[in-house]
Amino acid sequence: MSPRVSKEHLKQRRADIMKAATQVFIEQGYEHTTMKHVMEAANVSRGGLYQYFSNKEDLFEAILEEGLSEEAEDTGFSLEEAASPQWTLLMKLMFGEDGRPDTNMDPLAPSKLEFFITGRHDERRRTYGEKRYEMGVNIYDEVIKAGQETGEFSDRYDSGLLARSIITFVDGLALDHAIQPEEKVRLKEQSELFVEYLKMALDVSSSS
Amino acid sequence: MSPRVSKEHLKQRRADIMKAATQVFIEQGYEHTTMKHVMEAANVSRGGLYQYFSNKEDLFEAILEEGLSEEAEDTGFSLEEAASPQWTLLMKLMFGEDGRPDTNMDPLAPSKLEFFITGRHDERRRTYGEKRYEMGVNIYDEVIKAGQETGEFSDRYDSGLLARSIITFVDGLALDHAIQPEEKVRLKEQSELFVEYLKMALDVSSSS
DNA sequence: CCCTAAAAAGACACCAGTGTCGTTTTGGTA
DNA sequence: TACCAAAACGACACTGGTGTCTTTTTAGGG
Repeated sequence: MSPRVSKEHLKQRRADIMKAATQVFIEQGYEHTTMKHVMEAANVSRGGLYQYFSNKEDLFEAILEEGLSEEAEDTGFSLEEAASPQWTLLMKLMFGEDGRPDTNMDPLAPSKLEFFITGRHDERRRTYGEKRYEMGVNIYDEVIKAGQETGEFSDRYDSGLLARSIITFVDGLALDHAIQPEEKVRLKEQSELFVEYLKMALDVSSSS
Repeated sequence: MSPRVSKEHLKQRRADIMKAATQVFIEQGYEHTTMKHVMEAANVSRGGLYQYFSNKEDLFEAILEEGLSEEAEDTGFSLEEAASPQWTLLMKLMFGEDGRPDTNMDPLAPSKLEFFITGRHDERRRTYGEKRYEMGVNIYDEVIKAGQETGEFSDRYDSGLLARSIITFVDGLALDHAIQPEEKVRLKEQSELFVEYLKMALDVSSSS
């Protein structure tokens, strides 16, 4: 009736496994990592690992969810700065806290792409992917819509369409960067150009 | 010393297998198709199949190469119409013969993405992917450069960077479309918007 | 019409990865 | 200190896919 170890300990172990697994996924990609790889990286036995995650998909989804909630925290934080212009918010959403293009990309991004592309024929995975896509669109959509309502942005273009364009661009960049070395893709320059584009589409004259 | 069947027959058989395989790859994706699937679709035995292709990777690359040379033919054809403005050429390159956005995508595109993403840690595959990326960049680069030289396009932006942006956009669209249903991605509208973007970047006032 | 070399067939051995299950260890509790 | 439920372990059986190898078939040349 009494648990043999504390809830804390379980949480911790689970977190440790996920951390180790994340590293493996980053290094090997989703398809090529095996539970054995994870076992070794996390210093846990087969049985031990399966106690926490029933398979690779389950494990990866846990990592995805974790990333999502972390992101949500950051975003929530950003959104509270209602004082700042929507443009600043938009830039922070796209490029992180410093709000301008750089060459950093989510190291797990390639594996995420793998996960959703190779799983596109699986009902569960597909639905999940669509849900995430929609969430992404919504976040950008809301910021753009807000800007358009205050008159900070032009409403010449549909906010949903612009939101989708941002996602497309980000996905395309992640994809190319997953395969090509950075200097061939020119991440930063491309991002800057895309920002130019957004400025045009939203009629933002903006400084810097 | 004399071959048992004609060269033609061999070519034909090989072509048949590739055609059947293409269909399987479209339906199942790269990672999930097995040689067995192909055997069944092509009505050929295990031994027979391996006579023509030494493994799945070999088979898929053959299909890729074939697609590339077909494309090259089309492109070559387009480029000969030197009379037409570079803008028209650019649109044809992006959207095919009719030169304007539609909802058609290469049905093999998702498998191609899979192939290169999951193979990104394999030396051979990576190199091959880079080569193809470069070819893609070059095609667009040349058209844009030509247009800039004749003064048809503004040379405000680097042609290589614009070429890369086009690839990024196309890749992003292919990726999203591989995972999302068409109506969520809004392929056509996004493409039209992107064309606006290009017009801005190249200073093309153009009719349509 | 037979002969033969190449093409097609499919049985086979092998491997890598999976998830389960019986056993052992562990640490809080009484 | 002894107990015991849960946690951790790792051997195991199973599966699905691969590439090879031997055998059978086939079609063109003599």
